Amino acid sequence: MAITLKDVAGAAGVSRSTASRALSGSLLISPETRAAVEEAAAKLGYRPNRAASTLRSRQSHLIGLVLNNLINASFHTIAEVVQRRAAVENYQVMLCITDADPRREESFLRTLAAYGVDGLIMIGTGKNAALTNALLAEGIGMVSVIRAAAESAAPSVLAADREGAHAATTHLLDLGHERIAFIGGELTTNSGRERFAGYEQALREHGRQVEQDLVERGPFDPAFGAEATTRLLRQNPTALFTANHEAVFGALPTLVAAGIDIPGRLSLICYEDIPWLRWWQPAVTVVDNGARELGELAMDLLLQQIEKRSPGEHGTGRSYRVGAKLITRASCAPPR
Amino acid sequence: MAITLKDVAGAAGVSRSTASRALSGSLLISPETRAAVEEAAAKLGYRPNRAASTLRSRQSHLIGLVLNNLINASFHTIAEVVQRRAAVENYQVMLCITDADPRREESFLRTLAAYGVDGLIMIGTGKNAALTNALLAEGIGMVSVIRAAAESAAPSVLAADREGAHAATTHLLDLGHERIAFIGGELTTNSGRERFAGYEQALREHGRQVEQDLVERGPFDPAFGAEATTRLLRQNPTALFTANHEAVFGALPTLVAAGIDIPGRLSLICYEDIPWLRWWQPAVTVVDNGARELGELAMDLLLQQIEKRSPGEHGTGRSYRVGAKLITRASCAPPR
DNA sequence: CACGTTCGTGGGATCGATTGCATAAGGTTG
DNA sequence: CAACCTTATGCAATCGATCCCACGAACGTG
Repeated sequence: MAITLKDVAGAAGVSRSTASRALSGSLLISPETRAAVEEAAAKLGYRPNRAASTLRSRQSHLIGLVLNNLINASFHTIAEVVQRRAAVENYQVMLCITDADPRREESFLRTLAAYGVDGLIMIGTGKNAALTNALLAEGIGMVSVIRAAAESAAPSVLAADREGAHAATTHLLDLGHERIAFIGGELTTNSGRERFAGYEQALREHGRQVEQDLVERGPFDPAFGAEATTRLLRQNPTALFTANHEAVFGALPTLVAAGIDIPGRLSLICYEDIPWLRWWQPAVTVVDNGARELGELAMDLLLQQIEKRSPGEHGTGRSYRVGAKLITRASCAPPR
Repeated sequence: MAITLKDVAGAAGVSRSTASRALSGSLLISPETRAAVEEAAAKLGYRPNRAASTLRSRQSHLIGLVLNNLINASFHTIAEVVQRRAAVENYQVMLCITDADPRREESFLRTLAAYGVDGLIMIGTGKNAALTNALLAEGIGMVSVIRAAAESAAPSVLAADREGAHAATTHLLDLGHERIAFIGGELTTNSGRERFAGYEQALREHGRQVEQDLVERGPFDPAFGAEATTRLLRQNPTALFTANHEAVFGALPTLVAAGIDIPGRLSLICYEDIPWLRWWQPAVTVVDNGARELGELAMDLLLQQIEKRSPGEHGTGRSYRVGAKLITRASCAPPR
């Protein structure tokens, strides 16, 4: 039915082997033969059959992308970056959405292996370390992003949550704030723990301690953000640092409804640089966790593994950090 | 290296053909043999080689998803829905981001065909109709979403932009508004044209006409939204309908900065139900373009094509509309 | 000029699962 | 019991690209 390499070879008057070599850019081909084959391929509209190529060469030029969802801004940003970079490097991306369910994740991992992916980028649950290590041993490249299981042998690219929270808190302290309220995630989550640690550390470095009345921790959920903000406002903070991304959706409207002047009465910093916060009135100072760079670096590491570009440079199991950046806008000022 | 069907067959004491049939659920297999093969496969940790299977059977169980980007809420919502549905049906999704560039789109289409995708879902540029029709003719399933080229033979699933804008405008008119400002996209875009048509039609049905001073059209971009809002406020509208999604990011902060009471002095409706608008203060009435349903319906149609579930029911080239829903919240009230 | 070397090409096996055809075993029926 | 059908299984070809091996030609070089 479709045009195969055999047809191209026939049209160019060469053997299949020669045609294959001509199209794959082998050096052992005379320029004239190559030109003839390329012309024939173009004229016939030849499209190589990836399944056949994968079967024989054991290279699929596919990479798997495993993540929780695409609604979260960090996740879809990473997905975009990964896909774009993959396309440039002539790889295709198989998208897998796990909802952070280890069983779904396991199923995807097996399927991806069945498709012969050359590598995979995982925002993983950390619950399938045995399987991921087995896949690594089979020669499948792998990079963990944002979350990394200690038992995993894959290199990881992590966000600098602690540093980001530290920078935000320090910024507020340097402005002279003493009562800095904090809304974060539960300590059972990685980011919840790390961001709180950064907050705490910054306070300690300024000779202060965490006041429990100024700290709210809860689910990643706007409703919690609204309640937490209401409670915190009673403690008369001069600054608020919302380190729980989803809670921001609840916190901001609550501040507006309460008629709080920002930054006059309250300075505000949020985590994650999403478009809304830039366009809010006043524009909100944020900590950018560097989703784009996380994606870029992950792809760099993966391509290095797959194509063995610089085998020794990045050891297996190494852990990289992408710096968080404080983006100062109009929502912070010295306390009155 | 890896475990192949041959190994499974050997372990179960049957031939490769039998093993294949047992695992693929053929009926011509005795229950005992099937059990033996399945046990052997499980014990050995057999993982079928999809490349080999695709090559021989011409079924890849892959579908391509071609879209502009993942930042836009409608797009990443559709991507999520499509992937989830695909996973349930045992298909994998290859993600392709085009930035609405026809050349990139063409390249992806060829690549997807090379991988032997069973079907594809396109939020397309409309500039590659010849190629997409050729792929359709080759037996690749296809559904256009949101945008459909007239020359394309693929069925399409479109958003009801006109109806959505009509519903929003009618809602404002029914509340008694007479000066309803409109911010939309350029008339060269499909959604820009359709939404304006809905606005115009609703006005006409209420015996009114479009007043050019109350209409702003421009790029999908927050900066434009801010300028447009500033200009429109000088016309003393009692309601504002922002039908240009990206412009909303600029329009809302401008309203806040101007100290406009919503809905006291100005009623507000925005297009697209993104989380922020639900949590804004006051919660914003929106038109939901039904991204989830667009994705669901597209997958239904695609799977029907691929698996010929009900061959005649959905004719090729047919066009479906997903209804837009007005979600009323707190941002609209009768004019003073 | 005989011999080694390099370069370009072709032949044919191969990757692993599927599938049309052949066949054997068991069951039914006139 | 012979003829026939059904059911379960095996054999071997096949999908299309890749790549090892071998071969011939061209080209020095001692």
